Amino acid sequence: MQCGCVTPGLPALPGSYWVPGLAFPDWAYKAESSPGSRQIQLWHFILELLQKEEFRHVIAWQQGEYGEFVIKDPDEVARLWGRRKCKPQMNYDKLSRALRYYYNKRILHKTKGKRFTYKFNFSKLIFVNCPLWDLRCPPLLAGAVPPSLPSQLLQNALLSRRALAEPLGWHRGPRHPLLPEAPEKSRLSSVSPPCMGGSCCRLGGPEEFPRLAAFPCPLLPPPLREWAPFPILHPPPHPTPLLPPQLGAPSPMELPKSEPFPLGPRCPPGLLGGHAMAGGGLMGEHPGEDGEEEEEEEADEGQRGTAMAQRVKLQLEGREKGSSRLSPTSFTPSQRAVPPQPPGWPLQPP
DNA sequence: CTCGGAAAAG
DNA sequence: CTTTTCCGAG
Repeated sequence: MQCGCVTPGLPALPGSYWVPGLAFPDWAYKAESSPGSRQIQLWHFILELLQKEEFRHVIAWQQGEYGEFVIKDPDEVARLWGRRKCKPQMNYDKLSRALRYYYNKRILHKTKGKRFTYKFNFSKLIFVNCPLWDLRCPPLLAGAVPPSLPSQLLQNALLSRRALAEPLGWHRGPRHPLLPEAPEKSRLSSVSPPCMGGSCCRLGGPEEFPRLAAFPCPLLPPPLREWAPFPILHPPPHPTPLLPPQLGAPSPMELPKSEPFPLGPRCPPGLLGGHAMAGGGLMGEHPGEDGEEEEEEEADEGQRGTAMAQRVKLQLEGREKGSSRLSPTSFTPSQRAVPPQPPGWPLQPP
């Protein structure tokens, strides 16, 4: 809007929330602490691109790894980004620098050995975007989710959200518990208050869900056993539109230090993929323009998760700096089944 | 290519 | 604060 640099075919946000073809709710774009409306962030943009089929030749999810994507055409991605930000001089060198800044923030990390390949740390993103302190997010939609977003994540998300929902009121102060601490160099971006006017928060009425949804707001906590088997989502009629469901990918995880996916239950094959939507909708059919598609979904959930909730709470309160290193929000790609008894939380007790 | 430091911009 | 820009180093 301001600079007119946007061009058709480019994912640009129309205003405030919903993006054509995009499955992220507005809160996803509002991201972290943004008092006002902030400019789109690079990782959001990347996500947008990943979401659209039109850009598949430029950037796409890498199969086999959760959240891993490959920039097939660096120059093009840079061009698109430059366009979005009105920075004609943008190039991959610069864009990649920006991407590198995400390493410390733990939003992204590099897949070593693979060129132009990076991996999202969804757990982090989710937190960043969807402060679940009190909201309920709709289930996700396919497409926006990487090939195999752990379904468990979703489930967790659903529950956890609830579970965590009552904690203290976040104050305007940013940063909440649950986030691991980043290196001192750069702290995380902090969580912001729940989406206050967001579309995702609040669930109540039927017409609550505006449109959206793609990103779950998971929090992936502890392993849950009860619903381990994910009953919640039902398999959709078709596989995900953009991303093939695939799971089971072995993951080497090369995380040196504290990496994002420490542990977590995984979900069995079968459901996953992250599709939960019902509309069967596929998006991505447009030639390069926008259109308006909407997806709906309904999420349900929430019923169990009591004990857990407490735990979560505790965790919330208890975690702080002393504790540590692990982020409660991580999940491991490797496990696919949930153990009967969950190991403890990733956090350590005081 | 990839990694970060540094400085600067908005 | 995040990103842009520039840049030396591996």
